[in-house]
Amino acid sequence: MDAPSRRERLRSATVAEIKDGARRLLVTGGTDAISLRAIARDMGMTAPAIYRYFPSLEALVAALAGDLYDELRLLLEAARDDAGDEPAQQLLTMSRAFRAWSVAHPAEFGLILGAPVPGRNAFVEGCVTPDHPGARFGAVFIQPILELWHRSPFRTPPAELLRQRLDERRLEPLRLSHGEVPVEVAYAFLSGWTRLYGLVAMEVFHQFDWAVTEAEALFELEMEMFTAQLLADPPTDDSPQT
Amino acid sequence: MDAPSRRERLRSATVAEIKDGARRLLVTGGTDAISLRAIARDMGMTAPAIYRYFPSLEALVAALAGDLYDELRLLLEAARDDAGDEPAQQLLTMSRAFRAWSVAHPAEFGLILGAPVPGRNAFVEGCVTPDHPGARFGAVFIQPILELWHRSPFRTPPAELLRQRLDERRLEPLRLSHGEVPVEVAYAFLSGWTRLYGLVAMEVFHQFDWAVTEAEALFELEMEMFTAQLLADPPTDDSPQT
DNA sequence: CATTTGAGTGAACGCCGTTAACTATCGCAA
DNA sequence: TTGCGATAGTTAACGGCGTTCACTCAAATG
Repeated sequence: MDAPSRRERLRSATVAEIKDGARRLLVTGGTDAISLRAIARDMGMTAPAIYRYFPSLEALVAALAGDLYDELRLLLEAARDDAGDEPAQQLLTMSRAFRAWSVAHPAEFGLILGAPVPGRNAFVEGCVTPDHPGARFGAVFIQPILELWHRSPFRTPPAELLRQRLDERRLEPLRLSHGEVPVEVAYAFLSGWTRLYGLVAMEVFHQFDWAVTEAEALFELEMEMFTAQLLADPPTDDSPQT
Repeated sequence: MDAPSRRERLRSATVAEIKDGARRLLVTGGTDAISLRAIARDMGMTAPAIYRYFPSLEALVAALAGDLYDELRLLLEAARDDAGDEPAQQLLTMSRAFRAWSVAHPAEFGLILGAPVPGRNAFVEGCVTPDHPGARFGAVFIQPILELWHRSPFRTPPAELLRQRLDERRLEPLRLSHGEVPVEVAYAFLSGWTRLYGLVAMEVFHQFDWAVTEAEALFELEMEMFTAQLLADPPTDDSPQT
């Protein structure tokens, strides 16, 4: 509403500086290298001053996590908007952008998409609302899948099986976030997002260094497979997958 | 060789007690609740005494991670041995056992299969040897896939594509651990393990609480899909997947 | 029995988050 | 313009942490 007063401008600049410092520490030393004293030291301040801006270290980390969620989401939206009108092409471009960001920012990935460290707990525990960061994030993927489904239904497990396994009650949170969505689209999202997450998380966490070099090759291969599946013939009554 | 002396018995008992305490703290308070002082307090000791058994907190956490890897691997091997002779049934049983353990032990899962916290770094950074814990772990899954492949080749992407994307150089670490393996088997393992990991990690890390309740239903559905794919008709020259 | 080894202690150093009491400055209203 | 309240910062302190060092004491060894 009102133009921000001088005080408010200074305040938000300080908040940004604190979060920048926190992120720098996150990147250089991992999640638990983030310390109020180190941030304050870098700013030429003392640690208790930060309590004027954040009620605790945990709250600061939660705010940082929220920013990172937004950063990643905006990046994916930009990738989608640059990818033309084909939903399948959009999904491919978004997936590549997701992997590229994650590989380039492993510490940030770990904070928002890894194990719930104390500090992301406060972030996750907020009750499941439509604007939960995870929901806003997922929406970026759901929309192109929905569009693709409307243009040309892709191959999925039989609808009866889906409706049995993913019944209304179990998909209620998703419905709360995104309204009614065909169960086939919900399944394609959950399955695809899980595969994408697994691929990227294993690479970022160095979880299959023992098996494969250049995880990007495996990533591209899996992308090809999943895209081919999405673009395959629409289902028929005797569709081959049980 | 020699029977363990009295000293050695006491020593290894103390080591075990320390690791037990560390695990208890891990379970109740997360990775960074593990503290030498708390462990020593629980044992009626003082913190510096632990340095007689571990050179640092990080080394203690690494040792604990190694134990957890073994525990999980032994669990999976037991599940496999209880699952009869059908490799596909073995894989299904092992996957369920993996999920069950992970859901029941989220903190342990996060330590060994999550983001490389300082303390798992020392664990991961050991050069990639055949007895790397991850390799020993992966082997448990590779063996049934290999057996299944020998009994009845399953459907995979065309071999030319696989050999192009997963060429010899890129699969060298896996070859070092497990000898020569058909590229189709390597792909099936990498793809399947990635999907399994993604499903379980997302559930354990509460990464899709916003979308779905009872993640087990989604897990079972995906297991059904993947198993169906493995048991589908063997590939033909005009196999439908690109 | 003497001695060496190993386990454990206590004090200390420098980190950390957090709280409390206090001070100085800035912006606004009388 | 003056005064006052809100705001941003300080210092000091508490308890907890990993780690090191000097030390003690019991146990195994010869």
